[in-house]
Amino acid sequence: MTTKCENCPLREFAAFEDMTDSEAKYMDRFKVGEMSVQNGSELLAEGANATQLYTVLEGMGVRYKTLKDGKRQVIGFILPGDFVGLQAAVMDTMQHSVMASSPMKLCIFNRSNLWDLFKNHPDRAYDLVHVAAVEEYMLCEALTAVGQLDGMSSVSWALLRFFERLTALNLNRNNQVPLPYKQQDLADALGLSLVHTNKMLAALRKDGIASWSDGRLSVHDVDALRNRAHMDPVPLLPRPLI
Amino acid sequence: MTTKCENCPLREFAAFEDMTDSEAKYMDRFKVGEMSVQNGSELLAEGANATQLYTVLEGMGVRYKTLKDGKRQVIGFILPGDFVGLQAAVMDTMQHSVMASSPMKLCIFNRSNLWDLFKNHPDRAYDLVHVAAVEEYMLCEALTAVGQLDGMSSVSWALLRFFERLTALNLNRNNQVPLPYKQQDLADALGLSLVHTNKMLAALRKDGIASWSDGRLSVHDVDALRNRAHMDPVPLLPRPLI
DNA sequence: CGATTACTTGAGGCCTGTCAATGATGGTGG
DNA sequence: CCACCATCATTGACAGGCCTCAAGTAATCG
Repeated sequence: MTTKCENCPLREFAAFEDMTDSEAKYMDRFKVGEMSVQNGSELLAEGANATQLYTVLEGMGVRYKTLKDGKRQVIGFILPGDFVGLQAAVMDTMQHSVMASSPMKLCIFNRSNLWDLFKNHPDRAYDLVHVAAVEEYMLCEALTAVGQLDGMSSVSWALLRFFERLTALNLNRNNQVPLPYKQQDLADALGLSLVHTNKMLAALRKDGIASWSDGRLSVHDVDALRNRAHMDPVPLLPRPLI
Repeated sequence: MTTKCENCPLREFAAFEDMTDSEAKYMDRFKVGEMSVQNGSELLAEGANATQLYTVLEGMGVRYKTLKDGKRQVIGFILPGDFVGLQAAVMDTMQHSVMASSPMKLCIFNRSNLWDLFKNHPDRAYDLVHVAAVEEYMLCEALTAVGQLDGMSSVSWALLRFFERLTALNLNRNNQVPLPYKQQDLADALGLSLVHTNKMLAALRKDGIASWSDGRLSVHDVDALRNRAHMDPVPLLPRPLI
C-alpha cells in the first residue's frame, strides 16, 4: 500500500511551496505507484527513452554523463523532492544517466498522463515549468563553480550547497547531514581529480571547518566554509513539489 | 510596423519544429512588439525581475553570471530563435544577465499573458517546457565540456557547436558563419584564461582546422575539429519556436 | 585469508594562469 | 591630418595549481 499524496511527508518542508489538499488529491490520481531501488542501481540510462517520471521520496542519487573515453561528468545530485525524467518526457531520449547512491524510494508518474495534466491542470503545468527553471538555475550555478573557482573554493561551495539543501529537507541533526556519496562523485561533479578532491577535503577537516566521512557531513564553521566558497550564497527558493 | 508571426522568417529553418499557421496566429496575439538593441547593451540584469519575455529574431548575445571578485562565467550564447527570460518569468528574479554581442532584434511577449497561454493553449505550454528542457540539455553539455575537457578540446567543442547551430539557422556561407563574440567571451564560457584561449585558437588556425577573426568563423576541416573536441557530437534536435 | 572497494598521502611533471610587452584597429579632439 | 587613448588580439616567460603515477591503509565480503 503506497502513501497517498495528501499524506506525503515532503509537503511540510521549507524547501517546497505549499500545496493545497485538492491539488494533492489530483496528483494522487496522476501517481501510478512507488518504487524502491538499491544503491548502485541505474534508474535511467543515457540514450534510453523512459516512459516514467519520478519524484524522489527518500534517498539520494546522481545524474551524470559519460564521455567516449570513460570520463564522467556528474551533472547534479538528486535529493528528496527532486523531480526526475522531465527531459526524457519532452525530448524523446535521456541525455544523461541517473544512479542511486543510497537506497531510494521513488514516486512513479506515467508519462502518458503528462498531457492530461497540461490540458486540465494548467497550474500544475506551470509548476512543472517552475521546476525546470529551478533545475536550470542549479546547473548555472554549478557551471559557474566549475568554470571559475579553484579547487578549495569549489569543494567548499559544493559542501555548503549540500548542507543548505539537506537542512531545508529537515535532515540536519546537530550540524550533521547525511551524504551518501563517494569522493569520486564529488570529484566528477567539480571536474577535479579524485586525489586533489581528497586533499581539499583533508584541508577542510584539518582546519576544523567541515568533515565528511562515513556518509555523513559535519559542518563546524559555516561562515568559514562560505568564505572559502567565494560565491554569493544565493538562497534556495521554495519550489513546487510535483 | 512589426512582422507578423505568420511571416516570421525563423519558421522555415531546420533548427525548429513546424508550426501551423493557426498556432502562429495565436502567438501573434501574444506578441506585444519588437525591440532593437545595440551591441553591448544589457537586456536583462542579474537580480532584476523582468516583466517581459523575448524571442531573438536577429543578432546574438551572451548569458553570464558575475562573481563577487569580478570573475564572469558565460552561461551560454544566445542565437536567433532562442527564448530569453523564462527563468525571470517563473522564478521572480533573473539569476544571470544577458548582453547583446551584436545588434539584435527581439520579439517581445508580455509576462502577464503567460498564464493565459497555460490556461488556453496547453500545447504551447508544453512547448515551453520543451524549450526549457533543451536549454537544460545545452547547459549539461557545457558543464561536461568545462569540467572534463582540456583547453584544446573544449575550444574545439565550442567552435563546433557554434558551427552546427549557426548552420542550422541558415547562416553558413561557404563554411563560414558569423560569430560576433570576443575571445574573452569564449574564455569566460570555458573557464579558461584569455591568454590560453587565444593560444588554442592560434593552434587551430596554424593547423588549418578553423580560423576565427573579424567576427567570422571559418571551419576548414570539420572532422579534425570534431576529433579534437573529444565529445560525442550529439545532434541538435529540432525544437519548438516560441 | 585473498580480493575488492574506498580513502589517504607523497612525488614529479605538465597544463594553464598570471604578468608583461607589443601590434592592430578605430574613435576622438585639437 | 595627426597625436592620443581605448579596446582587442597576440606572443613570450615563468610560476603554480592540479593531474598522474604509485604505494599504502582500512573496511567489507565470500
